[in-house]
Amino acid sequence: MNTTTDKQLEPLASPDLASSAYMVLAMIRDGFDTGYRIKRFIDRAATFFWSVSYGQIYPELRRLEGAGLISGRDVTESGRRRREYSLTAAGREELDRWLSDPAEPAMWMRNEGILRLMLADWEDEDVVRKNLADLRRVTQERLDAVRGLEPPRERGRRIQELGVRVMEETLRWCDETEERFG
Amino acid sequence: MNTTTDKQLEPLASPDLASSAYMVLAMIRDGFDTGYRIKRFIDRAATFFWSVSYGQIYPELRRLEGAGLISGRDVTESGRRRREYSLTAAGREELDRWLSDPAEPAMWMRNEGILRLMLADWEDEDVVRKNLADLRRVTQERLDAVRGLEPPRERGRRIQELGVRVMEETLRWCDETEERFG
DNA sequence: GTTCACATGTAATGAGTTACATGATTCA
DNA sequence: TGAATCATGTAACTCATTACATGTGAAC
Repeated sequence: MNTTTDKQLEPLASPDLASSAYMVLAMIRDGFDTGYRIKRFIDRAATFFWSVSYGQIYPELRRLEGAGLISGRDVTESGRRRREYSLTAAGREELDRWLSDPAEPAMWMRNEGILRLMLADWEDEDVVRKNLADLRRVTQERLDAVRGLEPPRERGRRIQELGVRVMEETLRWCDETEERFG
Repeated sequence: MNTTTDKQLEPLASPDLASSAYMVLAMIRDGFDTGYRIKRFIDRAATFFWSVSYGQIYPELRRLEGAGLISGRDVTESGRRRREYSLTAAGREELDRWLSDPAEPAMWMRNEGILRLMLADWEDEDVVRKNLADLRRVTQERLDAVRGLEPPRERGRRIQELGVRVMEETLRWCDETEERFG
């Protein structure tokens, strides 16, 4: 988004798939091979910049399979069924292409906690304090989730580090801001 | 979002209006009285945690007017027409109610820049460097936009401070991460 | 025996974007 | 005279959520 004019962004070089589809592709590449496992990983590791729901992920897996980018097979192990996917050559290619294409990265953030704080009447200390506490709590929960991971690769550790720092900074800000109401 | 179980969130205490509607209400309360002015302000001040498009804002203004929460009048000044809104008593009440209600603040972030970095193959230095540069650039642009503001109220300054710190932290992370590829 | 973790899926709905269309004024 | 700013608006679309539905196995 351009913040000073109405000029529109360049169109994406490849609007074929949504970015969530590429996320799924990469997760499968990395060994998170069922919908359940992908969601669990994203919820833990990417919670501060990405999210996904089952209502999105299962249809997406079927679509990607239909497009020949992944292939799935049903596995039944001790009574439990799951559908395991693996990346096809075409899927690998499409993922690599997207990762190196020149699209402007979309940053689409909605932090209702911060919004509420911005909209609140700061004369009303109770309201500010309450919303500050809510923002703090949710941020702390996510920080704990991210900290609880032990990412195997350098890549994962760097991303984890970014999340930890950003969320720690947010918590510090919450504490400082609350002190001013002391 | 609960990150370790599938437990669903508590339902919102008041699902009547979307949070963007409350944003609009508060902007009008604060004197940003046309769709254009609201968007411009949000693009500048809230860019790191909120965004809005005209396709959303103009229908929303009409809806809120229809619901009696704001009232609008056409103003023509030196040939240019605009529609100025003001908050009604009912609108003020609804806004205050929302700000003090006990809803879990939704944090719905999609930072495609970070996602790309997480998904990239870090053996491929060119791809990582390119995505790092993109993330850096977009973050820097937003930081500049936020820094360029001179918010009149303590409230605005605090929110600005949060944005500056979070984005500065992100930039530092980008630089450090890039250095490792030196 | 009940809760938690594992596991997959659909239908209805909604929020928000993108693309398009229009037009005046101001400033270089 | 052309670009930027001010200004409003709609239609088509897409992405993603929420709520619902179902079932197994393991642990307490």
